[in-house]
Amino acid sequence: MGETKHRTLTDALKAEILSNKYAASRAIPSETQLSRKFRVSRTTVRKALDALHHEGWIRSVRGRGTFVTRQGAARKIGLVVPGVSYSEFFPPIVDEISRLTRDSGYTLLLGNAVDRRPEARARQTISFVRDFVAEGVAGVVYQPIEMIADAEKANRAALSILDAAEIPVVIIDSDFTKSPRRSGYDVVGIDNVAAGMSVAEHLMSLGVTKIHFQSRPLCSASVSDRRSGVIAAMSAFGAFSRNFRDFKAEPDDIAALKAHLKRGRPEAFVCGNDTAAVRLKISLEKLGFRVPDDIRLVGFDDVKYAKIVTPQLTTVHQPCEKIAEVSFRRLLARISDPSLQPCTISLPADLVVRASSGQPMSSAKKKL
Amino acid sequence: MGETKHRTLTDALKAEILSNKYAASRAIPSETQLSRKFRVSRTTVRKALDALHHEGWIRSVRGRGTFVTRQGAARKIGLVVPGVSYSEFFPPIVDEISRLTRDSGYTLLLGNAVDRRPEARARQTISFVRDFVAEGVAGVVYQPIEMIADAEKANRAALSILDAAEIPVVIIDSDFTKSPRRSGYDVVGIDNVAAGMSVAEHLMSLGVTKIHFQSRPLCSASVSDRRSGVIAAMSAFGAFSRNFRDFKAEPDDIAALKAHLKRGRPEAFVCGNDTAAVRLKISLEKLGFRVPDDIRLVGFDDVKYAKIVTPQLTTVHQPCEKIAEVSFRRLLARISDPSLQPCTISLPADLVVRASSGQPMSSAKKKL
DNA sequence: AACGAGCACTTGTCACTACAACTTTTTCGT
DNA sequence: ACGAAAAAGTTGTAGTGACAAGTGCTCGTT
Repeated sequence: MGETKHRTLTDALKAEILSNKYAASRAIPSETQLSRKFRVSRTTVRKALDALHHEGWIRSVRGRGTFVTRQGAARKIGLVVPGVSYSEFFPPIVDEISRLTRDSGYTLLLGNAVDRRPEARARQTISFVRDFVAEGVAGVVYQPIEMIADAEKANRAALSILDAAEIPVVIIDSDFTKSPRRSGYDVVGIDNVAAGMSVAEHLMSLGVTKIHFQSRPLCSASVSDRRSGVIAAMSAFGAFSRNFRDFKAEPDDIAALKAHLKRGRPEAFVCGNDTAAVRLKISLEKLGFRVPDDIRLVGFDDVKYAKIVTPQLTTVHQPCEKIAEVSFRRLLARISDPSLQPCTISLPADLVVRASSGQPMSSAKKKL
Repeated sequence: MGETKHRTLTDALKAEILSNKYAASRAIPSETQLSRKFRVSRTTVRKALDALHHEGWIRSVRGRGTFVTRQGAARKIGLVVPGVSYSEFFPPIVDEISRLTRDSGYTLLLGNAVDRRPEARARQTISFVRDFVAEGVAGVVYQPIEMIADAEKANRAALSILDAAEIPVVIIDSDFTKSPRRSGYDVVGIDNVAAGMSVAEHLMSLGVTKIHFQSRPLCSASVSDRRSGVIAAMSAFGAFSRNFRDFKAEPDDIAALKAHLKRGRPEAFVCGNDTAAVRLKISLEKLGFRVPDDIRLVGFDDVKYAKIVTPQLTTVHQPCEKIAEVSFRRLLARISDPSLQPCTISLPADLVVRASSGQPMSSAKKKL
């Protein structure tokens, strides 16, 4: 089997195309020229070109020649993330997208906005996107900017640059518009409303009724969806009105937490994500509350230290690798057919029950 | 261009494969046999077979022969719907799926459960699914059974038959498990939670605060999601506690409606779907209430008569053709790669504002 | 200067040949 | 009767040759 002549020729041509040897407007060497250059028959050249054609690298016009297609010319993919180290959500995504791009013969351009100040990250993102357009990427995987005042406007600004260049985009994690509005791009992530519902249903199944939701002042659309899910589930149980309350503050803000608890103590805190949950746990302990004995705690994302902290954190697993894989496949599909209907693709997110959500109420009451 | 020899040969072979002339276990005639039979050179035969190979109809083994693949052998798609005439949602779906299957060289087997009694439709569905397995379909588009007591169990029973035969399934409209649970199959539809939120936000933007949600006693998962969306949006406005109420009854049940209204009149009714909304309108008028002057009304689905009735019905558009198209594409993708990650694909559903949701409150109050 | 015929070049189709690599069946020696 | 070798089948690779069909340029005629 091994290396056949047409196989080596296909690979050689792919490599030449990848190295930008051929402009998209000019034809590549003709079949007879190739057959002379590589010392093979025209039959073999045609077989190699057929393979490239089927894989979408080239297209031929009788009488004129063979040309490199847009996909063939621009086998680069851009990935925009607001700081890889900023959340445990990103590293596995970057890894997986890197692997997939290489496997598909693409080159990955990473636009990693690293700056402590969110506003600076927004500016960086814009400049990354401009670079991507200049580099002629075939498509972009985009993680929206969050945690700034006018996040939607900033995201629109970045994405409109890609739109103008007719570059396909797939958004990962969560749309940058608050539900029920949509941005009009493909979005790949988990169903955050459903995730919120599972958490609330789990707590209520333990007999918990007083549930407070912690979120930071400028929270992302995904956190806001999780909150909606908690509310929807509590309402379905008729347990909403007096039992739900928002704690909208930084989880480290002990003064705010003290003030919040003075107005009524919840049986459980649901936090916008695991990072916040762990920080809130520390704040609670500083105020003398134990988790889960005094107050139960649940987060989202299932980051690594969720099962390292004591008590281990009940959370909702975020399938990062799957999100990366599905979003990349979707981007390839959209590159080859830009007329695809924009849609939201949500993957299963399983509830992971650990110690921080505590035991059923009856036994908990015995302890008191 | 017209008909070339290798083209006509590919088409002839496709037709022969479709007519089940070749068993999957036996090889099709060898290249030399085909070249004699069709009086063309082996080169031409190979070109035709190459095309069929690229389209996934056949696979060849050196020394043994060329075989029809599973996809090639079973180019049939099954479609299960619980009564085409039962909702305006189904006819465009059936039309679109028919068109797409034919365009892709598939034959459509329609499993249309028609019976007044929902339990009978469940039994019919099971028998359709058995037929599909016997016919060896390559995949099934499945609209879940609704409106019966143990709908989930019935759907599981039908789908487990397909699972046992390893036949890919795509569910359309909405999953048969109540959120946040998932069935584990691909689901293509709209985001019903978001749809509910848009409706509630629209009403609240008109100044409406008292919103009641009508749903039938055995409602589908989609209706229950829409309800969750309404609740979530109202809660976000802090307008939930005393202003939301469920009206869980048949929209024709005038006695129940009278009793419901006695306990407090809403400013607007949101109904589980348009059919229910139109029926509720008639009931309201029988009790002397005008729509939208006395009580506003909103539905879901944007069925044809939503803009024929007086007043025209405010609703959320259900993109049936798109749902059909996306689900069919997804099914094809899953047939060629069964290891794909199951996911929920939701399409944009736009709010269609018409007369039944009325004018902003200020002007409405002047009328009173 | 404008036009058209012809030419050189491109890809597309088709035929025939030869051999390699592999599998199944047959044959032949033991 | 059995087993190994040979034969006859299959697909895969590679080459040669010829012509058809389409494009673009040149050159000669008007």
